[in-house]
Amino acid sequence: MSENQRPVRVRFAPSPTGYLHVGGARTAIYNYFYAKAMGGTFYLRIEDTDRKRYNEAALHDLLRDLKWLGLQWDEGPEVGGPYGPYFQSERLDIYARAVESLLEKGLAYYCFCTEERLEEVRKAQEASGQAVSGYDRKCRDLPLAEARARLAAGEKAVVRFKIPLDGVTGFVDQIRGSIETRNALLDDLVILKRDKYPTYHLASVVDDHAMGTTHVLRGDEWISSTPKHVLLYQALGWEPPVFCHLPVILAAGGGKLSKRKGAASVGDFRDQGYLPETLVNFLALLGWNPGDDREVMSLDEMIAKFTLDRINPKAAAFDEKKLEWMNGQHIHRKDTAWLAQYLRENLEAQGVDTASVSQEKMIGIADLLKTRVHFLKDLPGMSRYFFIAPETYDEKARTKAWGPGSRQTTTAVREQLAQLSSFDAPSIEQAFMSVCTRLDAKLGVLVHPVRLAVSGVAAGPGLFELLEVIGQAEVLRRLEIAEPLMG
RNA sequence: GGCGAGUUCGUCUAGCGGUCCAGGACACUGGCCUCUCACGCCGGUAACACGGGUUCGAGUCCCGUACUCGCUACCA
Repeated sequence: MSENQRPVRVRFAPSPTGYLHVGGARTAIYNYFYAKAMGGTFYLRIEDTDRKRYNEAALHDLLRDLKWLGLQWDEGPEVGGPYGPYFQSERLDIYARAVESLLEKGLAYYCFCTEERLEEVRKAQEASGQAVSGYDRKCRDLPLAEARARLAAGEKAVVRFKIPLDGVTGFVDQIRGSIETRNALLDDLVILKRDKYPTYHLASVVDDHAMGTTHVLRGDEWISSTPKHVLLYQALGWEPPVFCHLPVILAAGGGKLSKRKGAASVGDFRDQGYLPETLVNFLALLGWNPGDDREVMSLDEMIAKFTLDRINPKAAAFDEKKLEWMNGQHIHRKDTAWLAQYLRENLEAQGVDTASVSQEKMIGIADLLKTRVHFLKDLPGMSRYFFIAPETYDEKARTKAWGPGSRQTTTAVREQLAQLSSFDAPSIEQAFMSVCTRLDAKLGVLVHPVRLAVSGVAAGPGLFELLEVIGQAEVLRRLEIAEPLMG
């Protein structure tokens, strides 16, 4: 069966009941990648058929988070499209028609069993240790006319799908191969609930067909029900899409990912300071690899290499250490002007007035610091001393760097620096060197006290570059302030 | 319980019968660079769940066992 002539249409179909989980995010990522890689369409469909669990805020956050990740959908909420509506709650008549046709063909039936009775049946089966559990099909052979009469009389019913009593149903999963199940093991599933809303099984099958879906990439919790879906496609006379079930994402020690174990939702990671490109890159690599050793990649680079057959069927644990490393890598690759802009905006919150600071200086700072942070939000605090003279000097560094003689060498350096007509890193280095020879001292002896005096801390970018960015007058001023403190 | 899926270094993974005494990345660690901290570079420790087959040959194929996860809802 090679009907891959049809343009690829894939979807992300979340249920707006909670926050966008990283597992869901990765499902969205793979769908998005596949659509883009194949020149197809990525649409967003909201599966809001569970009225009890529906959550307006969750829907809002979901759309926000997908956009933040950069996974803009081609069709769906807010943007519309030719296959709408994209909310299942607005497609009830479409499901009703499908149900009606199944009913007419005798492939589905009304079931009047109460939840209490179903519960009893379940209990009885458990007690007898029966192999096959599930609905006992009491209403399966109820004549349609009789059922309709009872409905007309005011009785309530659900609609169940008639699973063939024997035979085998299978499908080919794109990443796992052939999967088969004996029909006898399958339950006559409910397809239309008492409240006239469809269940997931019916709604997803009807919509995936109606919306022209060519490939279904979804979580592997659906593997067990896929044969039921295949049977539904057959009953409705439709060609099933290609299925591809994605493995779950586990917490670091194994087990479910949760807020308690750190973070679980896209929002959590955003709040922690991760870049969207980091999260997409990392999540994509959790269960997929590009076929070479590349790891740090942009969205476009990943799309260019994305294929379904390189998805791994194995569940993967989420390693935050690697995520953090990767975030540093992405910050490193960020455009310096962009980082400078970020700095400017976030420095205000630190009480630093950046209005008078030149763009050139901002870029210089961003350039010096970008290999030194794993999180963007650490940048403003780390750059503080470029704008404001240190109010305190790191205590530990002080005892180490400011020893006997520090004052003398620092003064010598200051006097040398004061004579510079051009205050750039190479000239500054030369100045230091000449003091070194004159005093017969090693460079480190001069550098450490000066660094602490100027920045207040022991670690940071190369001192010459740092001094250049701070500027001659300010450097001299800071040195003068610190010298008396050196003892 | 039944059914299904999965199982390579601590973690993410490469591997699609011989080129694997198993390769890359994170973490850990030794070193280089160097004015410090990062970055970068060079090196090290560390894995084919177990047991049977098939084969001249198995991490790679088959069958069991174990473990993990999922489904077994008028939730998705």
